[in-house]
Parts: sequence; C-alpha cells; structure tokens
Amino acid sequence: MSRTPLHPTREQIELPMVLDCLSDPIRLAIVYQLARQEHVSSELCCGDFYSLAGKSNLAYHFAKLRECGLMLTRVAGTNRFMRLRREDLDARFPGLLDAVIKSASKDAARLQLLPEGDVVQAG
Amino acid sequence: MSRTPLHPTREQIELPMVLDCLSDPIRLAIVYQLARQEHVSSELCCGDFYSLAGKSNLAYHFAKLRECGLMLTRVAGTNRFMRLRREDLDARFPGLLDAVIKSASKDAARLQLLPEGDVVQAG
DNA sequence: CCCTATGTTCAACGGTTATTGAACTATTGG
DNA sequence: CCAATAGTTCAATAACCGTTGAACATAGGG
Repeated sequence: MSRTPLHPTREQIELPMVLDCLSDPIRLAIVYQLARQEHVSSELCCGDFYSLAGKSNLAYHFAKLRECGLMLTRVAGTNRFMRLRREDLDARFPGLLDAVIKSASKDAARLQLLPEGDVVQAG
Repeated sequence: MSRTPLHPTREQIELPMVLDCLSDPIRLAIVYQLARQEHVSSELCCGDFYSLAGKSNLAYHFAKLRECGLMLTRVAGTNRFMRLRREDLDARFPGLLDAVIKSASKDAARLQLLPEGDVVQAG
C-alpha cells in the first residue's frame, strides 16, 4: 500500500474530468454523502460507503475521485479518510460543486443517493 | 431523415446524463458556443461547428446533446438549428448550466473552446 | 506474534464510447 | 430535372470504463 495517494494540484484540476467523475451515479453518491455531512465531520472512510458498491469497486471510484481533484485521501492506520476538496473546487470552479449537490439533492430519491429510509426535504 | 428528432421532456432530464454529456470536450465546446452568443441569436447550425470536428462526428455529438436534454433541434429546410434548453435546464437544475459555462469560460484557452484568435476576458 | 479488519492492486470480462469514411436522405437553386 | 448543399445513418474500429473476485499489503488487538 502506497503511503499517501497522489492528488493533482489545484491548478491541475480540469473541468471535463470533474464533470465526468460526477456523472457516474456511484461517484455522485459518494460526493453527495461527503457534502451532505460536511458540517458534522468532513471525513468519511471506505466502510461508510459499503451500501453503494463492493470494496474493490469503491477503491476504483475513490481513485477516480482523487485523480480528478474532487477528493482528498488521508491515511490513518488501516483507514483512509476522504473529504471533499471544497476550497480548491470553489476557487477553481465557483458555484459548480454547490450547483451539482443542490441538483442531486432535488433528485436524491430518483438517483438513489441515500442509504435508504432517509427522507429529503423539498426543493 | 426523420422530421423532428426526439427530445426528452423536462422531467426526463437526468443529472448524470447531463454531466456526462458536458464532460466531453467537443460537446462542452458546442454548449459553450451556444451559450456564448445566446443574447445575439439563440440558434446555431451544424456548419457553425465545423472547426470542432467532422460532420458525422458532430451529428453524433448533437444526438447525445439532444438525448440528454441539453439542446433542442429545429429543422428548417436543409438546416438544423440548435439551441440550449436553458429554461428547462434552469428549472430542473438551478445554477448548474451557468456554473458550468462560467467554469468553462475561465479555462477557455486551456480547453480550446474557441475557434482560435478569440480573446477571453479575465474572471 | 498471529489473526483480523481495512482497503488497495491486479487481471479479466463485457459493454460503451468516440471517431472515421462511405452511403444515404432531403431540400434548395438553377 | 439535375446538381449542390446540409446533415444523418451505418458499419467498423480502437480505446476506454465499470464491475468482479482473488491476491496482496498494512496496521492494530489479543
């Protein structure tokens, strides 16, 4: 296991890669869940996403999210803690992440963005 | 040639399909050029995009843009006039299209979004 | 020190996607 | 009616993508 995975610098973050990354339902759900509880704790680990896909498939999506600059991974013991690169994204593409999250929120049920049983408020 | 191509209804427009559509550099350039001169004339036709790709490749991308709900095609004689579905998109995903266009604008040079020689203002 | 938990890496596969050129359709102008 | 124009459709190809399970790596607890 490599120590700390590679991440692009802020300036290296590219719009098409970000949009492509967000266009996958599983990755959108990951980003959505990270954004949804940013104010509680900004980090989640792999196990928090088991409802979305298998471990190895999640690792694949995490790598994509890291490589395109959407997520940071911090290694701590046997865990990897992920968080959104909100500052970098907001600096690079102002309003984009929020617009995507808000749009996703409107369709949360249709997109099966939530682990189930969760209720989403209107609008 | 079919008379008027099929378009999804407003409610059928899906976020992942829209993001995926916008993640392709050629389609992003098409959308960008449509948005860029919305205030002049809201429509452009196939020939206005020859600098981006060949005719048959453009037709492929136009179909994608229509099918995901980003664009409308109006048939007039031998021409097809395309325009953004701005109202539907803004209703469905408020702020998203503008955030994407604005983000693309910042990187217009890097993304080769303009036919060349064009200058983009800062910000 | 071993066992377990956490996650990554690898190889394989099946499906999708972008691109190309050629053939085709439809409309307009002469 | 013929030729030119505008754009689509089709078939073929090559590259890429998501998913899976098995093997691997690492750290921590008993």
